[in-house]
Amino acid sequence: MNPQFNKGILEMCVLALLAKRDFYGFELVETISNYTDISEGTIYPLLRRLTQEKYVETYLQESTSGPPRKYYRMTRHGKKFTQELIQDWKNFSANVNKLIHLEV
Amino acid sequence: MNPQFNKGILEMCVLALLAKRDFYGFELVETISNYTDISEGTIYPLLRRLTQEKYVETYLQESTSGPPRKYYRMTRHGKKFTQELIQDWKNFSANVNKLIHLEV
DNA sequence: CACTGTACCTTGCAATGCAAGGTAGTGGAT
DNA sequence: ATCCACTACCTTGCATTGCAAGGTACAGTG
Repeated sequence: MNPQFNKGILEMCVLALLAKRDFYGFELVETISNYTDISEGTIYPLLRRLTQEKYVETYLQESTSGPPRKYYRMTRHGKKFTQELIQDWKNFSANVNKLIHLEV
Repeated sequence: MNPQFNKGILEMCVLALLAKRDFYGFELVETISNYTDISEGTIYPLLRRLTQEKYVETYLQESTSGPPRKYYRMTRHGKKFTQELIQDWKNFSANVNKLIHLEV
């Protein structure tokens, strides 16, 4: 897979999942990696940025299988942004597909 | 539109067009900009890279409406690469759409 | 002869992702 | 008891890509 495809789209993937329920960082990596490549070195800085931009907020929760998990919960602001981002993605990918199949 | 979406995908757009017929740089900008944002500052360095990687080769042609045009012609190597890239894009975008609509 | 449109190009910056590393907690195997 | 594997968090430095802003040059029009 072209690693450059991920650029900018991973943010949307993370937000799209967090719009459905709370996740902790490691869980996001595991879930997303079933669909596209992602590494921990990508997700943690991304989550920090999303927190700074107030799209999500965090809380800690104990775990029986390791250190405490940092969960991410989406804000109302984040939900709105996510919906716009997904709409942009749909438009974008539709346009790219048109361009690829263009008769020139 | 999220400008990050373009990352890596503009390369595929350029190659997909050049797989159909020869284009000159400025013409590529005009054509692609009907479907997604692109600037000249993006296309010329990209075309240089594609030339260095032997996906395309160039030839000059006089024009009656300005300076000579530099046309880009795809190599066999480039055609093969383009087909793979388009297949990768289809897989990638399908997976992203699955992820977005995932029930979690 | 200035102006507009065409067409080429470069430089410096910003954004994003990744590999490679590090830190800690839990529980099982030796 | 000690080591290992797994979970889970994190940071640093690098590479890639795109863009804005600028520059150069040719042709036709006023």
